[in-house]
Amino acid sequence: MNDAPFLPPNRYRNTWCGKVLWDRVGEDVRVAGWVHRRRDHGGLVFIDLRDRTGLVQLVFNPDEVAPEVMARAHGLRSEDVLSIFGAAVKRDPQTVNADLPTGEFEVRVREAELLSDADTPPFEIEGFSGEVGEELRLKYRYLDLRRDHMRDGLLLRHRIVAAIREFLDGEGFVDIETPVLTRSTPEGARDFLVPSRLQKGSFYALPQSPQLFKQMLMVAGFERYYQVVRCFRDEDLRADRGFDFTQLDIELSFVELEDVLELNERLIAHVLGVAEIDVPLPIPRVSYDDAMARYGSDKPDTRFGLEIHELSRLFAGTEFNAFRGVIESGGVIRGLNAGARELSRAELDGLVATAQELGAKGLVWAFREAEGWRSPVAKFLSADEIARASAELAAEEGDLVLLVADSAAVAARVLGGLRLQLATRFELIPPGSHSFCWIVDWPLFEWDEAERRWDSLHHPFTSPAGELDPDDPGATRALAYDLAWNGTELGGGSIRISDHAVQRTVFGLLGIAEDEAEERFGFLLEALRYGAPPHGGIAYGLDRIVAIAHGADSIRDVIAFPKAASGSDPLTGAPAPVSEQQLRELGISVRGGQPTGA
RNA sequence: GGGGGCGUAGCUCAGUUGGUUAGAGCGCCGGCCUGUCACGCCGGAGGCCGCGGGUUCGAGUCCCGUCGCUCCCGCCA
Repeated sequence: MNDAPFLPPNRYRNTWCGKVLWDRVGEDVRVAGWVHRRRDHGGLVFIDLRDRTGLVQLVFNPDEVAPEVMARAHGLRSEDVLSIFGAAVKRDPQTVNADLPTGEFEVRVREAELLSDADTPPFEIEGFSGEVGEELRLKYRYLDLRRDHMRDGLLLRHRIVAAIREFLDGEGFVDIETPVLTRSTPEGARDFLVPSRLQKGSFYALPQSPQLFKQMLMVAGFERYYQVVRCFRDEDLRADRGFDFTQLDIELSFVELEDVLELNERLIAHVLGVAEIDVPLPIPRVSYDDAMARYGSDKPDTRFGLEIHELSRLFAGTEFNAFRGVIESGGVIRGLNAGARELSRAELDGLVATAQELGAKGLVWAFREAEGWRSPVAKFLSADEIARASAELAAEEGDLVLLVADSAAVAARVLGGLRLQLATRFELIPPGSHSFCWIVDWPLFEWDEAERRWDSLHHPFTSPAGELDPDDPGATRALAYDLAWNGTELGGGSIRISDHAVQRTVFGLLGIAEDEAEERFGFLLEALRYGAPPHGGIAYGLDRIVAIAHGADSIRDVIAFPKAASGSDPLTGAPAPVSEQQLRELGISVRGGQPTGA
């Protein structure tokens, strides 16, 4: 984890703490670092000295060092910074510490220099009594980052980025930077805005992604572009989402969908190799419709079964009013087999509550018995319906089956959510297992009921697969793809529209008026007229890749200085008020102490 | 915007039906200790129980409000 390069010797040190191994035995060494732990025996003093590479034990022995050095040793405290000179030796066999990589060795100190006298840290760097509160960790992030898990996460991140660059460089990709101060792009999220001082009342937007720039780089003829790039979205934060996040952005020219997927499979396998995660190729593909039907999610976690089954046809003529009403109004009956489970009534009620929180009107549960089902609704169902549903769900005696009757979208969301909850509850996910899948054949548009219009599922530059049918936009498929890893969306992309006429048609279907399209991204439409090669690409959430590879619960654990979930930064105090003079210079007027519009 | 959880010592937490002086582990300070490695032993300091109000003879505990943190839904292709 801590591969370290050669360290040029200097006044402070000539080797790393974690590298005091066989090749140093018998030599005099100089090491420097932080006091990780001290064990002061009154006579002998042991210090575990820590640097980026690990720990090494120092021994201060009054028989071997001057009294003033011993006095200094007794005064050492946690996190003091030291440089010491001494002999690297092999420990006596009975004093070896098998838990430490350098545990067969130690440094017998002869000279010690205290480089920095540290205050007592507000929390223990290596605690044993539970996780420290995240706000405190963020406020003292430079101390938090001294902890193994945090340090190793950032070191892994570095090696993952290095592997990305190594791979893409070898494939002929060019790293090109795009602007951070730009204009609002149509990515759908809320923009972060930066007021313009020179043009008062106008604003730059921070990029939600370099989407338009990378397409123009294809028009420019760079053919293969990538960038590890910061992007910004002003939406509520989550464990896997921050205001600013890092994207691996890739775009290629003269490619079809297969070319993009093939390259990306090799990329992911290469990159995750540094985390010793095996990615069997080719990565399986599932269509969007299948993913929604079988897993109730567009980023299915395929590490376990519990697949969802379609039961609508089977209940087509049912006498059960709740089911019949849903079917008659165009809804579906779907279910899953949770297997043989012992569940209390309270736990069953909990599942029903979960289903309702996810939007279901109700949840039917049933235990398969030798004869029929034990279920609150069993008396409304015919023996034939129960038998056929049991067969479809492969329910054996004792199995718990869960049924939802609702619109297709709600049924998918509810059963998809229950599926994940059951997997956690019954520990169905093998520890250390990984699953990858591409989600393909996405709809190009989805109907936005609130806005009463069609909306892009990805973004408006995604190429349709084949001809666009203006009379039935919902039926059109997109040349788009997402990569899911253990139920998390790692990244997504598409083949882009490289024909400006098609692009105008799509804008039309989206209800974006011609003049509005011209105003917002006329520059892209114009670029497409000057010789745009067929092109496509992908963007990955780098923070997510590193977080999952590192086994971290949150992307914040693999970002050096993240915002808290509240959007603030306890370390710097951002966001913070600014002076009235700053606001005046930006043309933002201040009334009642609150900035108002220009 | 909505829902759940949390807020007690520097840190992580306990605190019973409301009842004397609010506890533990770790850390910190002092003393002892020459092979420990989460060293050990002895002693000690350290509290606006998030904040404000209310109920009560009495509130860490009950009620109302408020602030902060966190997880989820909405939102984020």
